[in-house]
Amino acid sequence: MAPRYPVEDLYKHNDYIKMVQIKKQMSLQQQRIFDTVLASIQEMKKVGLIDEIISEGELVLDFHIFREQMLKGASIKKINRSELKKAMETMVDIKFSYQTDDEVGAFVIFQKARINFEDNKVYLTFGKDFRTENLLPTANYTALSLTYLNSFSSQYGRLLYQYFKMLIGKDINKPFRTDITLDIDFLHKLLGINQNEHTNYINNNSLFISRVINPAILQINETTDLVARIEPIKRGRKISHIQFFFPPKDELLSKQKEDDQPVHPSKENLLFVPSFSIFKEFRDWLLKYMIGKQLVIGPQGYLSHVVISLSSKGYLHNDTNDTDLSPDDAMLMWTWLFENQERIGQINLSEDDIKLLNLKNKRFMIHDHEKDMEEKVIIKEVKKSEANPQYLFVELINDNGEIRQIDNFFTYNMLHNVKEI
DNA sequence: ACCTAGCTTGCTTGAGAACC
DNA sequence: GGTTCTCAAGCAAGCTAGGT
Repeated sequence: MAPRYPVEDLYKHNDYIKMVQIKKQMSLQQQRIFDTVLASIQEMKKVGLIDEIISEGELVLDFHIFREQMLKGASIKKINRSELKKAMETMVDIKFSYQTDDEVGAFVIFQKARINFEDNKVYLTFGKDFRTENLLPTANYTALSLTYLNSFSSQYGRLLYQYFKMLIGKDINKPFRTDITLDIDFLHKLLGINQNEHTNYINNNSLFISRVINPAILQINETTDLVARIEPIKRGRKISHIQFFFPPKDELLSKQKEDDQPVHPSKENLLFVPSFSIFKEFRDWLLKYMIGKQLVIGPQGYLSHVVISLSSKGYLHNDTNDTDLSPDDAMLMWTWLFENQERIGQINLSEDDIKLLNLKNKRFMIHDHEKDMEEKVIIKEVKKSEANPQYLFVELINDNGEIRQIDNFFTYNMLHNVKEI
């Protein structure tokens, strides 16, 4: 039996270089949209939609996933129709030209690209000559990180970063490797440098390093999760190899550890929001100071990861599905925001925190044993009981303004399931 | 000690991205 | 839609250190 890993490793590199040859001919925008396609494929694989991807030379992507990937790390926060149209145009503009001893030529990669808003799918028809296996195996191994990729302005930075990520593998906490020594010839191939187009870089290794490698490393350090550096290795007076080091940034690793635990907002992190008793003043204040900012996460009636922001036009905006709230929903949301002013600006709440906070201001009937009668109460305060985190500490207020504190009795489910009146 | 391949630096230009 | 900015790349003169 043939040794498995070295062979795969070789394919991996060969495929990568093939891919680079293609990418190198693209403009930055084309690279971005092409990577979006790859990232969408990966994401669909991750969520188990892979079987539907390819049919008869056509790639079918989920539009929501595609749009989500497009937005990752991009400066824009919202994608409108004209941008989607531009993306489709960019896609069919991607060409690959080649040159052999016998001939020169060019072909398109995508012959047709369209988004159907009825079935929410992106249909990409491959050009006749494009071999999809050049594209699709990549989805298996290259852990694309569009968040960082889209912030690159340098094409060499993009390419080198993707190569590092390929070597690191899926889990940045358990990198497969974080250094490698490459000879200059291989680097030329890796970055798509060739004799015809880049005579200077082929003939002058130092120029190649100072104009290609160094700026790329600089940008990787500036924008990504890696801290990269190089060590040129000389043979005689000529630089023959470059040693690369690319461990993950420390703060990223420690941040990852923190992420495992629920995040509790600290006072320092919260922005100051004065409290208002008049709705109009409240609304005016938000419109004056919070335009374009995130307002709340997981408000009542929404999933706990949904972030509501205030758009530049002053509309309430659901960042998760990227739509403005309908007038009816917006009305409800404004009311809710007014009643829950302390939630504004608290974006780093954990799911647990949100669930508890969303119980606040809930009205329900409670049976008063002393008076032996049903009474209407509103939840004013709710937090985990200090004695026993399974239970809650709850502060209730009735119509007469009487406050009652109940500790160690209610559970989250009890309060959640009780019928609102 | 001298020569020169390879390194370094500065200036320039065009393309295309970003900005207003 | 026009202007400004940035990136990639060319050209060339001067320098340096490894080779002879």
